[in-house]
Amino acid sequence: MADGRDGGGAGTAGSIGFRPLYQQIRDVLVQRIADGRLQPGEMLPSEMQLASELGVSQGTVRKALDAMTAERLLVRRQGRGTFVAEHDETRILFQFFKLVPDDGARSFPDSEVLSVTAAEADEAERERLALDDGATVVRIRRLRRLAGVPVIVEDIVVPEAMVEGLAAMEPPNNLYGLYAGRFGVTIGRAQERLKAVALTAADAALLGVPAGTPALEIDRLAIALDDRRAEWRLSRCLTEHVHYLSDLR
Amino acid sequence: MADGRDGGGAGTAGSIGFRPLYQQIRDVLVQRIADGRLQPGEMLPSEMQLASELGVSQGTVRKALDAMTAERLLVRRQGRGTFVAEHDETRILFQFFKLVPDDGARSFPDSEVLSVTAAEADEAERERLALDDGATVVRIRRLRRLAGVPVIVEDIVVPEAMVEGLAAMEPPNNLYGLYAGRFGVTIGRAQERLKAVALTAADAALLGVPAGTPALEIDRLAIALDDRRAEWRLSRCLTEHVHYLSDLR
DNA sequence: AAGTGGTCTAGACCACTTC
DNA sequence: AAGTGGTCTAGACCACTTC
Repeated sequence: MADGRDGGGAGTAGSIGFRPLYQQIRDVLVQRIADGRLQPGEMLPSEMQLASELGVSQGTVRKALDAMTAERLLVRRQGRGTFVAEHDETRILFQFFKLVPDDGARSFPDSEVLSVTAAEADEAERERLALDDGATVVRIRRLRRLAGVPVIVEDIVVPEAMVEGLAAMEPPNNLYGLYAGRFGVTIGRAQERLKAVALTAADAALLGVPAGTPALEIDRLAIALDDRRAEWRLSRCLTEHVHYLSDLR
Repeated sequence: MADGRDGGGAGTAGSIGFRPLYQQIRDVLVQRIADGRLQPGEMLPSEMQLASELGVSQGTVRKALDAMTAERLLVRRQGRGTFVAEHDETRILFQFFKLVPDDGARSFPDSEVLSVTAAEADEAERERLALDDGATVVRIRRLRRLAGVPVIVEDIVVPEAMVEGLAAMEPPNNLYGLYAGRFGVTIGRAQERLKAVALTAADAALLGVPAGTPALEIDRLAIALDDRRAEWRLSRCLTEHVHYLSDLR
């Protein structure tokens, strides 16, 4: 195995930093995705090839690949191969976008970008994104429509160091696809905090409802594969005809 | 294997209803939990014993047990054994109760039961719980406090046929524990739909805030292990100092 | 020391896709 | 026919808990 794990057999007795082989192999492969040696959509070597390359059995490789599939980092297709997961719209639609029409199929909202600015991070942004004093961020404000109806006002904050040049671009609808493809930052998970709030006059005007209308506030922190905090997003959503779907298992 | 699966080796080619052995074994064990032959907290036979009893290899048993552990139906403890998961407060706290104080540790809310009634299900209840015309339900209305502060008004509806005698009882705080222990109905998963709403005058009075205050409405359908719809719960939550936590992976 | 689950190996054969 | 992942077996040894 080329990437440096503690040598020897499976689990030397008494070793402090013991970590199962299959997890070490998972870490190696995650690192290859995180630093771009494995690109989204790329096919991995077969289980047998990986096993021989890494000096372990096929079963151990399989266990690592299964774990990464459960983490949604990989997609396995019987008879075809194992692929690095892509941040395509369908995947994001189901993994990260939980707003669903009360009746009807899920769909992806479009975005009208209202502003893109770069500035020094304020205290709340530094705290939430774990940034140093003086760090700069890119702020994107946009209005999102589902089936043509405005339902979401969204303020997005990204550390500028992570997305150099973003401030000068026209941000696409699918930002996570951009982060992965253009900046090598793959969002692996996110934490959302939900509250019910009364809309401010400004947000209400954008959404075409009276000020004070109840809205679902979604405070999302998106975490990259290397555990860096990659984006902070505050959305206010009208939920008269849509709901936030949460499956508890 | 005593519980009737399609015989023969692993995956007879061409058989229509093919289902992997380890999934068939999972199904057998889920059935034993669902009908009470395996009780919450009970220790399962060891992997080797199960393998010999069911006529498969230990690896296949392990795969079934691992799947059930991922489903949170079992708890495995190295060196001790494999146990049927319990609906204790800690487990429910993390699996089903997603409201968290903005600052501070998670805790379980207490409950003040406002009313318990039995009645014929109305149309909305029949629809949501998939009940026949004329079916009866038990309705529980309660006020829940976190750290002494009223934050949730909750309306709970349960098919009476599933919980005979509940209407005459004093419902405990932990209802899922009651369902499992007293009525043999184990909640395996739930689907929640969240909206932001304006509080009605009645709910607002209970919570001690002005009518129209924005609240987080949680519409939860709880599903039993045998896929029956076991409970419909509609909660209205004040989110000034708490939030709903949703981890997206 | 005995019993449990956890990891790892080696090998067989099946199911599915592509050529 | 060849290549991929999916399932299943049998056996070894490790890590942890209990007695």
